[in-house]
Amino acid sequence: MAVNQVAFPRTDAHTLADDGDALHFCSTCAFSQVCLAEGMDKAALTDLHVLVEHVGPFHAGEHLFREGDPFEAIAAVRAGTVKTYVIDREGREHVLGFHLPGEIIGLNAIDSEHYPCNAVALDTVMLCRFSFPKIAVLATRLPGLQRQLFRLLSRDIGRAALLAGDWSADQRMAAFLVGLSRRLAARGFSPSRFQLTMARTDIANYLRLAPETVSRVLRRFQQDGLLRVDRREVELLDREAIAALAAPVLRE
Amino acid sequence: MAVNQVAFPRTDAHTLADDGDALHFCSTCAFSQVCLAEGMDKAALTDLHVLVEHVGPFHAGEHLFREGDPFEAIAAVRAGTVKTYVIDREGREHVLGFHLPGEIIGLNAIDSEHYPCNAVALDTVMLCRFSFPKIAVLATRLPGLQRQLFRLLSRDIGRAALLAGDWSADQRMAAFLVGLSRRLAARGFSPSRFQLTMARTDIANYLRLAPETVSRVLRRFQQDGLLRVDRREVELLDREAIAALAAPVLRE
DNA sequence: CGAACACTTGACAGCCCTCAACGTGAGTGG
DNA sequence: CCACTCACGTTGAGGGCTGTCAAGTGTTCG
Repeated sequence: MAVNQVAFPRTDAHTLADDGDALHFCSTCAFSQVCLAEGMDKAALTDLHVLVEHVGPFHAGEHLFREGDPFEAIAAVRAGTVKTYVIDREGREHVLGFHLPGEIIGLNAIDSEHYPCNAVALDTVMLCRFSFPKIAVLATRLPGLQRQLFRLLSRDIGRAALLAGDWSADQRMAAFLVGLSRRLAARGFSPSRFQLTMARTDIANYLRLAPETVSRVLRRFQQDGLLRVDRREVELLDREAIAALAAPVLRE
Repeated sequence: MAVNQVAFPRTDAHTLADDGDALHFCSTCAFSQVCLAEGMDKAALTDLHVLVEHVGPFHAGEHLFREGDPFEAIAAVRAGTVKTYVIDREGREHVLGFHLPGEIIGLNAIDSEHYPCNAVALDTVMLCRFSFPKIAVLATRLPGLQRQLFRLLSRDIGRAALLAGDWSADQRMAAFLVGLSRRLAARGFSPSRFQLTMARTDIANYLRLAPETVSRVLRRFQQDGLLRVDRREVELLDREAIAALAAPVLRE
């Protein structure tokens, strides 16, 4: 692998934020807000930490779970990128989402008790796994935890509805880039320069476009000076303009 | 000119399932499963019933809440149909969903503490309202209730992802009709003959199609003998064929 | 009865998908 | 070190689905 060192000095950084330990959560984890809740019972908080099971590493292409597997745990991405997807009967792949460090996977499995999709590592992935039955029990004692779980679930409902609109290819791509940029920035990485961990085909299947369209839109964005793209490396040159394109999609 | 009464005897029935009382939930309500949980604490169950606030009726066109309103309660539809939607900055309406009796609205508001969308009654609507802070507290004492809330939230994530695919107009319309048919059937109404409570424009905005396309697809379905449609009245003649069209969308 | 609205129908165009070919880089084996 | 292979990505040509525009019909309501 060790390539691209010239144009873009490789930063494994953007695949791993700060790391937690036995007593502290990773600060970027979606669960970290639980720790900030006031009046948190020390003993209960320890219980939550004990519940965490660090798993991995998974290597690129390895599956974390597959559609139909019995659901037992949700997981926070600690490092790397996870792609969730389904395959329809015609063999077409539909990408449901990309999950960066600090984000939660498995929330859509709670209802059916089986994972409704596949999850695959796009690069080297580390997870913090939480047994769902156990965390649910704990949530009855920790209102702050229950509240956080409700919020995480509620947030995903709205997120899923965003890309459902009938937006143009340009708008979709812009929204994708802006979303990625912001999520990376929220975790301490550069919002203007980052590496795409997913293939063009993955982006296309996520945005419901043809791979060729993804290619063409990126080329046009580059011609218009909005960004610079070299293989998987992206530098956003005019975030204002890109955000303006994405605005209607993101409801801003 | 009171017409159509002949071809389709009017049934207000499909807007109201069985009605609950102070001690029993409506059997079709999404919360009814809570009652079936084993080992349910009688006193706690009563607490849940006390928490219910019957509100309404709302008349067609009346808003239940608007985008930005402070979020305080989720609600189960007891009678009628509710449309949730947002207006983008260009003035275009995006319909997020239609909610039939027994279904829950407001779950996507938990995260932001403000309703992220508008909700309007399409006909005469009755609601069972549950204060969210109160029901969350109660859920810490009723594991079955907490579990049901988690499941309802999780289910909506998957539901939102369904129509996000790049399906044809025929597939979208078929999936819409099949979904409506099944949801009505689950509540005791005819799965093959029902009344559309929403305008063509609403269906179009929900399916991300032009109203003209909705019209054309319905006409073609009728020509092909799949269904019979007369204004807002629909009779599904070949549910097999329609379901086959909808299958890839519904992942079957 | 008139007006507003919902819905339908037709003509046309545009966006994006499909199909096809080519270019490029990474890994492999000689 | 080089040729080969394969996956990924890019680029071009053409066509189909569906949106847009426009006009017409039917219904409801004042």
